[in-house]
Amino acid sequence: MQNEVGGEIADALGVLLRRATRAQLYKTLTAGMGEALDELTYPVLSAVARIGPRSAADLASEVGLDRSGVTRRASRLEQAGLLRREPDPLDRRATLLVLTEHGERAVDELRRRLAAHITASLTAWPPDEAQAFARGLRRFITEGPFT
Amino acid sequence: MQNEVGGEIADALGVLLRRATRAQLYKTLTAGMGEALDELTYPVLSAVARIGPRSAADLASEVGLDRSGVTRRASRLEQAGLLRREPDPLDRRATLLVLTEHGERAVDELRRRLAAHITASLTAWPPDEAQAFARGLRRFITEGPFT
DNA sequence: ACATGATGCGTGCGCGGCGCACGGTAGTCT
DNA sequence: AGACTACCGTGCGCCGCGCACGCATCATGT
Repeated sequence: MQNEVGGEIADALGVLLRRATRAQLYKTLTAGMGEALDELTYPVLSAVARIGPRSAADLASEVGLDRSGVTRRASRLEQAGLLRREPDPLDRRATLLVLTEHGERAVDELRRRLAAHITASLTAWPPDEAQAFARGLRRFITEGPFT
Repeated sequence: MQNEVGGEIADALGVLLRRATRAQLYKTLTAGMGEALDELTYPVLSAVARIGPRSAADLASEVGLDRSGVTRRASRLEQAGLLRREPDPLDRRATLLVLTEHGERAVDELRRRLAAHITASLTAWPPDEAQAFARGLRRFITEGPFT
């Protein structure tokens, strides 16, 4: 029955969501990268790196948060020199959040560490199966239940 | 390069984790199932349903939380009649968290709704691809980076 | 038997992040 | 020009979390 696939995904996602929010992993992975970069601020930084400079309001929907939350997280990143606020040339009310040079290096480095950490646990997987999983995951993001 | 697979998974997981924590979905899915069952308490209930009666301490590692957090969430579920505390016959210090009849029905119903919601967004997927994704996800849980 | 340390639970406390609402500023439209 | 809308940042109250404490129970050694 096709519906049971949805049930399996629901169960697995439930476990995954809970386990992945344990802050310990970020604690170790961000060693020596400054205090501002943690499991709360990284999604903001990563989103800017992924979709480019945006306003806090636009990022809010992206990271599933209120505008105020994005603003505060961005302020911490700004104070650490990873992010800078830049007035939108098209709309002087808006302020765009832009990665600094330092921020780009930081997000690259942390992404590399995350990738290495994930890859290390996938050594037993056949490469084509791992790629199929990654492809399925990406598709699940774009056209799955969380759009 | 194999490492890029890890990077893709890292990115997709980052997005997924952020989007899935939006409480709106649970708000709609738990309609008419009582106030106690929400995105905070369901992981506890689901874990008990999955691995059977356990102490709060054991569940803590399962849901990635402190023992006190599990205790509080369990108290809400207990007050709603979905869960009951039962003295461990082997160790009278410990109290096991056990699903009530009502709790079993609730977790079944919510799981069914979640599965239906996920399945509905997978209609465009070829069935074998969806099954492969579910299988990969389960494997990713058991032997992935979050063990 | 009994004292002692270890382990279990539940709870009070302080911290911190979140959403909401407000004021201030800048666009927009008539 | 003036009214109306849209956007940002911030103060406020709420709530969940982890930590640490007290109490109860088990395990162990004398």
